[in-house]
Amino acid sequence: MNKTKVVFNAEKLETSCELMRALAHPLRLRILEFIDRNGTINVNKIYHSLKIEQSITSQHLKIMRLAGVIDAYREGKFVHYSINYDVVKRAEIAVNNFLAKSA
Amino acid sequence: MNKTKVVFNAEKLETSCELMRALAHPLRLRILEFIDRNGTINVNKIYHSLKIEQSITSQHLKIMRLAGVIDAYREGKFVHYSINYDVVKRAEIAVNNFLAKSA
DNA sequence: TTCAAATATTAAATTTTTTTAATATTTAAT
DNA sequence: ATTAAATATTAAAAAAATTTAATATTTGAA
Repeated sequence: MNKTKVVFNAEKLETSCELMRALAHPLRLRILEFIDRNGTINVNKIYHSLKIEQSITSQHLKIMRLAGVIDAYREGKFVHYSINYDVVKRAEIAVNNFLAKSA
Repeated sequence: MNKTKVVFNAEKLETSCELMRALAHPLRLRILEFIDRNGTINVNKIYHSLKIEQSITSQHLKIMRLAGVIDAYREGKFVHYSINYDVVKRAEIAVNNFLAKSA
């Protein structure tokens, strides 16, 4: 019931959209939550714990990595993933841009 | 670099996901922004201003209405849409749940 | 070096989402 | 009553996302 008068240029909109899309999938949210819970964790632990296919896990991790939502680094045979909270923060801000001071 | 220890149950995750999906589309974001800008507006104005098909507009409006992101009321031949900021707020909180105090 | 474990990539199959295009509904005016 | 404007619904077509299943890459260990 309260106007926002958001200034939301095309670029920002694109970025917001891409970020949200990278998050808006049930499996990805589960993976993300799991990583969040564990701080830093490797792919094996992720897909064993969540009981999802290795390949699927890898593919979803890639989508989120490309969106910048998670970071990865290799240590020997293992690749460790962690959340890039700065970028998740940006997703939040994107949504926030639609918000009134109300509610 | 900062753990969150979010408590994020399955239900919340489902809800968050659905909300984000309802937002994560370029056209829907454009429509949403336009409604936000105008406070309350009818379908005609939306699709004429944004130069999108009437049918497409209607369908995207429906998706957002079902997700609760926007509200509608009819006044004669016109249907007026407005943003449900409370629900958008919930989308923001959903994303926020992944956030550390960092950043 | 060969082998196996961990992860990534790929292509095809499947599923879901989106668009197109046509038709239906609702309401106000004639 | 008919008609026209505003919006919604629907079904089929098209496009995009996801899964499956197989293969490739990387690395450490035997």
